[in-house]
Amino acid sequence: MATIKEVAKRAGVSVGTVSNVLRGSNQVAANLRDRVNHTIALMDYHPNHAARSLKTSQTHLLGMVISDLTNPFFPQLARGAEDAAIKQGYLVITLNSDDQLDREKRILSALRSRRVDGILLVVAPNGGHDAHIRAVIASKIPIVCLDRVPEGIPVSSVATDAVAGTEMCLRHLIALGHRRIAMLGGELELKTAQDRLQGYKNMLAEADIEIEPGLILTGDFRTASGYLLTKQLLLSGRNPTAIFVANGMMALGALRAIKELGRQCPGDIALAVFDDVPGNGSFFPEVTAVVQPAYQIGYQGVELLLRQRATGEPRTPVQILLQAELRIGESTQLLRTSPVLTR
Amino acid sequence: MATIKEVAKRAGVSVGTVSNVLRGSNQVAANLRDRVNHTIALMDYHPNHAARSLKTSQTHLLGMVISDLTNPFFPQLARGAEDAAIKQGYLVITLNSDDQLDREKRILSALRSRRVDGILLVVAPNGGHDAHIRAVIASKIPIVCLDRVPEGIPVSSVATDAVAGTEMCLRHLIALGHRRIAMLGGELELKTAQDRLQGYKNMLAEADIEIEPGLILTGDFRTASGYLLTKQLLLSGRNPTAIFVANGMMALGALRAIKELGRQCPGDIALAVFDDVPGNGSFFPEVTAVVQPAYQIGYQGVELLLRQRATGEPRTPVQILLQAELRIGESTQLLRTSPVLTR
DNA sequence: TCCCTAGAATGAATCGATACATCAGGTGAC
DNA sequence: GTCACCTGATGTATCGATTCATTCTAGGGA
Repeated sequence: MATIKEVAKRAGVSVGTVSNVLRGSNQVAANLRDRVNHTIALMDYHPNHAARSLKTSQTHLLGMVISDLTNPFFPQLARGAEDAAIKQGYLVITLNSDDQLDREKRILSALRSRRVDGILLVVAPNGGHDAHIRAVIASKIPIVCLDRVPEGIPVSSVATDAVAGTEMCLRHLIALGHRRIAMLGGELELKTAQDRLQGYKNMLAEADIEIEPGLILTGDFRTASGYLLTKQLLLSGRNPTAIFVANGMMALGALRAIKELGRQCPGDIALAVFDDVPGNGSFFPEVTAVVQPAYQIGYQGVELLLRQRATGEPRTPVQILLQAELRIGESTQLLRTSPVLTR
Repeated sequence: MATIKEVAKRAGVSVGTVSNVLRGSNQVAANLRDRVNHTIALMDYHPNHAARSLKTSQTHLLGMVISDLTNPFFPQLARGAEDAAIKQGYLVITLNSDDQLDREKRILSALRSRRVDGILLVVAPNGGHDAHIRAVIASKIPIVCLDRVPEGIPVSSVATDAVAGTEMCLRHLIALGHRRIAMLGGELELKTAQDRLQGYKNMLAEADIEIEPGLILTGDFRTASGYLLTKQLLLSGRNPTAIFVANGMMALGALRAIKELGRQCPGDIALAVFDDVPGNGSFFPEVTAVVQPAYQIGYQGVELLLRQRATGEPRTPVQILLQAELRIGESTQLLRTSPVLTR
C-alpha cells in the first residue's frame, strides 16, 4: 500500500507538503494542493493510521465493553455510541464481557494496549474486585460507565433513573388494583438491580402494601432465569396477581413460562417489565414496559467521554441520569375488573 | 504511559530483551525473564499497539460492515465473528452501513486507513456501483462477504442457503393445504432477496400452483415496510391464506398489521418467515421460521478470512453455504382443518 | 538595484516497538 | 592454552506519519 513518501515523490513535492494537504493546512498553494489530491486519488492512498497514532498519540478509537450484544438493549446503546463517535471522527470497538470478570479484565487490557482514547464500560458484577477499573482511571484513560453505575469508584456515568422508572411502573400496577405484586430481580451486586428493587419497595411502602419476601425472586438478567423463576413463582401457591420483571430478557423467559403453564396474560396474571422486550408490540400480549433511552445512553456517553477528554480529567465525576418512559400495553390492561383483585 | 524503553531501564536490561520477553522468545534466561515480567507488572506496562503495527504491518484488527445492529440477525453474527477473532488474537471493529452506499464507502475507506488485516462485509444494495469493493480487493486486503453474496465480484463468502431454506418453508405451507400464499420480499437488488423469491417460485411450480403476481410484494427488509405491505395485502381483496415473509424485521411489521386489522394469526391467516423473529417463542403466536445459523456465519466468516490471509490470496474465491433450520410454530399450526382451505 | 519580509515548501527528528546483526562470555575439544 | 562455537544480551535501523525549525522564493519598498 502506498505511503506518504511515494505520494510525495509522484506529486513532485515533499512529504511535509503532502502531510499539510492531508491535514487541510492553508499553508499550501492551491495548485500544489490540487496536484497532491489528484495523486492521492490516483494512487488510492490511505494514510497509515498506526503511524499517525504513534506520532500524535491519539488513536481516534474508543473502546466499549458491554455485557452481551444479543440482549437488544445493547445494540441500541452501541448504535448511539457509534453515531456520536463517528460525528467526531472516532471509531468504536465493541466487546462483549458476558458479565464475566476475567473477560472484562482481558478486554480492558487489550483496549489499553490499543491506546484507545477512551473507554465506555458496562461493568460486570465483580464483588468488589475493581482493581482493573481503578488501574484504568489511574492511567488517565477517560472512562465513562454506562447503564450500570459502579459503587465506590470515582467515575462518570450515564444511566437510566431506574428507581424513578420502577416507581412509575409500580404506581401503574397499584393503580390498577394489584396488591400481590411479585418481583423478578437481577443480581443484587449490580446497582441497576438494586435500584429496581428499591423502586419496587418504595412504591409498595407508599401504597401501604406489606412486602412479602416470598414474592421477591432474584435472577441474573437472562432469559433462562426469568423462565425458571416464573415457573417457581407460579407453582409456589403465593398467587401474585402481577409480576414486575427487572429486564427484557428475563421477561421473555417469564412470558414463556406463563404460556407453558397454560396461564393467560393478562387474564390470569399481569406482567410489567423494566426495559423493553424484543418483538414487543407485534405479538400478543403487548407488554407494559419501562422503556429506557438506550440509544441516548450510548450517544451521551460518548459525548461526555469526549468532552472530558477535551477538557482534561474533570476533578469530580459527572453522573447523568436519563428518564425512562412507561409504555402501557395489553399485559396490564384488562385487570381493573378482574374478580381476583376485589378486596 | 510507560514505554518499552522505560521498562528496560527500570529492569536493567536492553529494550531488545524486553521485546524478547514480550514475544515469548526462549532466548531469554529465566532470571531476566522474571525480572522483566515483574517490572512490567509493577509499571502496569501495556505495549503500544500502534508502534507494533507500524513495524510489523499487522494490526490484528478486522473490520466488519453490517447493515444494522438493531436487526437481531446481526448481533448474533457479530458475536460469532468476535468469538472466532479473539480466539486467534484479533479484535473486530463493527460498523453499521444502514444499507446506504455512501456510508459503506466511507466505512471501507476508514477501515483501509486503519490497515485492518481483513474485512467482513455485508454489502449494501448498490445498483452495480461496486468500484469501492473492487478497490479493496485490488489493494490485497482479504475480504469475505457475509449473508449477502454480491454478484459479479470475485470474492469469498459465507451465507445461508436461502433457496433451500425457503423451499423447505414453502413445502411446509403447501403440505398444510395452503395454495394462496403471499410473499413479502426484500429489495431484489440483493441476492438474498432474489434467492428467497426464487425458492418461493420453485415450490409453487413444483406444487402446480399458479403464481399470482399480485400476491408478490416487494419491500426493503425493514419493519415499516412489512407493516405497510401487509396492510395493503390484506385490504386488497386477494385473500391469501398464508404469508411468507422474507425476513424477521418485516415479520414484526406484518404481525402488527395483522393485529391492527383485527385478524387472527393463525386463525385467519398463517404466517411463516425466513429468518428468526425477535421475541419469538415467548408470545402468541410463536411464528414458524426458517432460522439461519447467524452465529456460524460470523464465526466461519472470520475463520475463512484468516485462513485466506495466512495462505495468501486464494486464486479462486470460496463460497460457503450453510443450511437453515425450519422451526415450526403456532403461526402455521392450526390450519389443516381450516374451512378456507378446502378446495 | 538591493534588502527585507511574509508566505510557502522542505527535511529531519521523533513517536515506540521489532528484528537482526553484532558482541560478550562461557564451554569444550584438541 | 588456544580457538571455535553456542547461547544470551545488546544496540540500532526501520516502519510511516507529524511537526517545526529551517530554507527558499517572490514581491514590495526604499
